[in-house]
This record gives sequence, structure tokens and C-alpha cells, in this order.
Amino acid sequence: MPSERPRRRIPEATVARLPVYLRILGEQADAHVDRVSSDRLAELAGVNAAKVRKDLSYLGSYGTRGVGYEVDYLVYQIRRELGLTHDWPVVIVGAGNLGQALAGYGGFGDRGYPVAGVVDVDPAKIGSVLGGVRVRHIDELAQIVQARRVNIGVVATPPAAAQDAAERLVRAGVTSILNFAPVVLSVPRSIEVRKVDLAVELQILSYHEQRRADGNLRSVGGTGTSRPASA
Amino acid sequence: MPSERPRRRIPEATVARLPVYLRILGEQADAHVDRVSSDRLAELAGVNAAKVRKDLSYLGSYGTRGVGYEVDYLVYQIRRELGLTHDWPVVIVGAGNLGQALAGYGGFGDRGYPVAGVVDVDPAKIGSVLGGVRVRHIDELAQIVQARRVNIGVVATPPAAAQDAAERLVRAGVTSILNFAPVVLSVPRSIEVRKVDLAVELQILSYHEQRRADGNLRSVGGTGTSRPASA
DNA sequence: CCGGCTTTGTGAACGTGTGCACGAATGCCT
DNA sequence: AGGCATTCGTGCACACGTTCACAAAGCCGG
Repeated sequence: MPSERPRRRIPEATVARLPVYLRILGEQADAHVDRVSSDRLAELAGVNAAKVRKDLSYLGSYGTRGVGYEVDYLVYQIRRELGLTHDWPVVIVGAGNLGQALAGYGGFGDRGYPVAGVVDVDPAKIGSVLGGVRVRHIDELAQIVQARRVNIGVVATPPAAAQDAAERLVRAGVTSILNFAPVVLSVPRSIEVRKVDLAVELQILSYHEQRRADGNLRSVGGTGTSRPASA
Repeated sequence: MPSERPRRRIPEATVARLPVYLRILGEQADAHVDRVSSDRLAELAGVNAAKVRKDLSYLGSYGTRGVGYEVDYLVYQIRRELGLTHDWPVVIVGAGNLGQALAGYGGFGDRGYPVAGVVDVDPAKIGSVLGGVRVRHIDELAQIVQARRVNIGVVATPPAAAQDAAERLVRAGVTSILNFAPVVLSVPRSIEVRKVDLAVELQILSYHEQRRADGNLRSVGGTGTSRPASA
């Protein structure tokens, strides 16, 4: 058993793919498949086989030449690298539509990210219960973060409140933020921020659709009685 | 008035930033700011100024040296490039929690992506009304797509149903898909797919938290039951 | 025990994205 | 009108990411 220390510095692009491999490997394990080749894994993940091998090689040499990778062992190694050997409680700021949906969504705690708390500024929302958690006032944020040792905060506020929410999270001791507000958060460099923005995704898609249209039917060259939708 | 044809192929990385610039510029316009420099825009977008200039240069030469960019004009150019001069109706497959949330979420149609339809397989869900749209049976998908000229489909089904949903969307004529299911969709290369996956985002964050913990308290050489220190 | 088959791990080439640094263009002030 | 300060546009070098191609390493059949 080669229990090497996983040497470091995994490229970001690889880190972003590891969760995908992990999910696929989990499915394979459920299907009682005990070995996969990089080729097979690549096919299932929709990427290149060489990329799979290179990605996995950052974890260490856990494959067997001529055979492939043992599913269970690989699952274990990826989970370890992603820090999934224990739970990471999260705190949600904002109990509006999105915050409610997130807290209510079961597959949050199920997957190792239990909701340690939901906070809001609106007194009307405080006290209501979301996904088994009572909504508390945002002033209690620091207390929750410290008591439950929360490292990850979720910003689910309206855009105008997002920056303040982020600052409160940072002050409370959170070091990673998942931001759902369509706002660029300004936080210390040491804080890790990821953004989920529906509007951005749709606009990227419509860009491609637009190109498609431009290319195909160039006859319709309308400079356009353009109908701007309210940004 | 340099009304050039938008020539060239814009790099994906740039396309992904244009929506961010666009939102910021919109805010500036609302605040009656009529000119911005690349420096200012970079600050607001949280990126490098040279990157802003290079990104904008792909749209054409729309700045004025020594002065900056005219906000309104830039907004217009970005909107044009992103295909936001007209609406892009979307169809949502899956009327579960997520589908309901998406359809009910106002800022969908408001931003140029009206919900042309919501479909599901479950007879129990059909007929209910979400965000002003009646849920219809998935067999009506093709009809909706053609009648409303839908190019963008949203997959909001459980994982097991996602691939089928994608195939139906493609068959119905949709050419771009926004996928919320934690599944790698297999579709023709010509179809544009974007994925939004909460679990992946959280796992990327916990990876970084994990590293932080590993680095800080190296004394706990353990198998990973280490409790992360909140930095 | 050897030769052939399979599949990993990785060096090297290539492509994409980033950031610096500077020339070029423009407005403003004297 | 000329000089100065400002800011864009972009060539260039470097970093990062992807893909190819192949030697190394392991399994299996005879």
C-alpha cells in the first residue's frame, strides 16, 4: 500500500474536475464496478483520457499499468484530497427565496455540508424554520461561526446587501465564500470566493446563439430596432 | 460613428467576463456616470486593467485615449455582442423544487430570458402554474420549442432524468443547454452546454479549506480527522 | 519464464490566457 | 499653438492548461 503524502499544488483546473470524477466513481462503485481505466473514466466525464491520467497523477501514483484504477481506493484518495473526510458546516446569509431554497434543499447536509445556520436582517424572517434550522438575526453570525467552527459562508442576499454580508462573514472568521449574488465581492486576498451567477451563464449561452445566428443567416443584418431588456 | 461589423472570434474567457462588465456599466449608467476608464472598470470588476482593455478591444476600438469609455455606448456594444438586443425565451425541463424556483424567480424574464414553458413527466405536476406559466407534459416540448422559437433549454430534473431531458431538448431543436443536474450530459458537439453544480463549487471550496488546514497545523499528521482551524 | 498486450505516468509540443510595458492618440492648460 | 498629462490599444513574454506520444510497468497465456 503506497501511502504517500499527496504532494502538493494541484492546478485549479484539476481541482474543478476532481468532484466530477468523484461523482462518477461513486456511481461506478454503486454499480459494483471495481476498476476503471482512464479511458473509461474520460468517456464518462466527457474529457480526454490523458487529462484524466494527468489529473489523477497529481494525487499520487494510484493506478496500475495494464489494469487501471481501483474504484474504491481512488474514491478514498479524491475524497481525502478534497477534504471530504469530514463535514464542513456552512452558514447561509439571506433567508429570501434563494436562501430558503438552499436551506430546504436536502442534498446539502447529505453531501457533507450541513447548514449550521441561516441568518437575515429582516425581523419578519427571523424565527421561521428552514430545513430544520431556525433563521436567526445576522448579528448572531459570529457566534454561530465560532460555535460551529464554520469555514464556508454562502451569500444568498439581494445584490445590494451582498458586500456587507461578505464582510460580516469574513469578520466572523469564515475563509471561503460561495456567492450567489450578481455582485463582485471585495474581500481580502486570502479569502476564497466562488460565484454562481445564473445571468452570466445565460448571457454566455446567448452569445453563442447570437454567433450562430449571425453566421447562418447573414441576410438579416438588422442593426436593429433592438429591444433591450432591462439589465 | 464606427459601426463596424463585429469581426473576430472572442476568447471564451473574455465572453465570460463581458456579462460582468455589462452589469457594472449598467450600475454606472444608473448612477449617471457617463464615462469610465479601464482602470476604474477593472477595479469594479475585480480584474486587471490591461485585461479590461484587451477584452473590450475584441469588440472594436470603442474607447477614447486619454478619456476612457463612454458608458452608454459600451453598454450598447456589449449587449449587441452578447446577443441581448432581443429576448431569448427559455424552456425549463423539470418542475421539481429547482424548476419551480427558477420559474418563479422573477429576474429571469426581466433580464431577457422569458420562460416560454415548463415541462415535466409527472402527471401530478402538470397543470400547476409556476411564475405565470402552466406546467405542461414533456411530450409537448417540441411543440413549445418550435412555436416560441426557443433556443435555450434548462435542465432542472433529478440526475437520473437529466440525460433524457437533454436528448429531448436537442431533438426538439434547442441548441444551448443550461444544466443544473449533477451529471455530465452527452450531446452533439454542436450543442453548447453550461453547467451549474452546487456540489462541485462546495467541494472546490472545501479543497482549499483542507489545504489551509493541512498547512497551518501540520502537527496533526492524521488520516484526516483533523479539525480545521478557522484562520 | 518469455513475449505480447494493455494501460499508466509523464516529457514535450502546442494552444490559450494573463500582465507588463510602451507607443499612439486625445484632451486640457498655458 | 505647443507641451503635458492621461488613457487606450497591443506586441511580447510568461504562466497555465491541454493533448500527443511513448517508454515503463504490470498482467496473461503458452
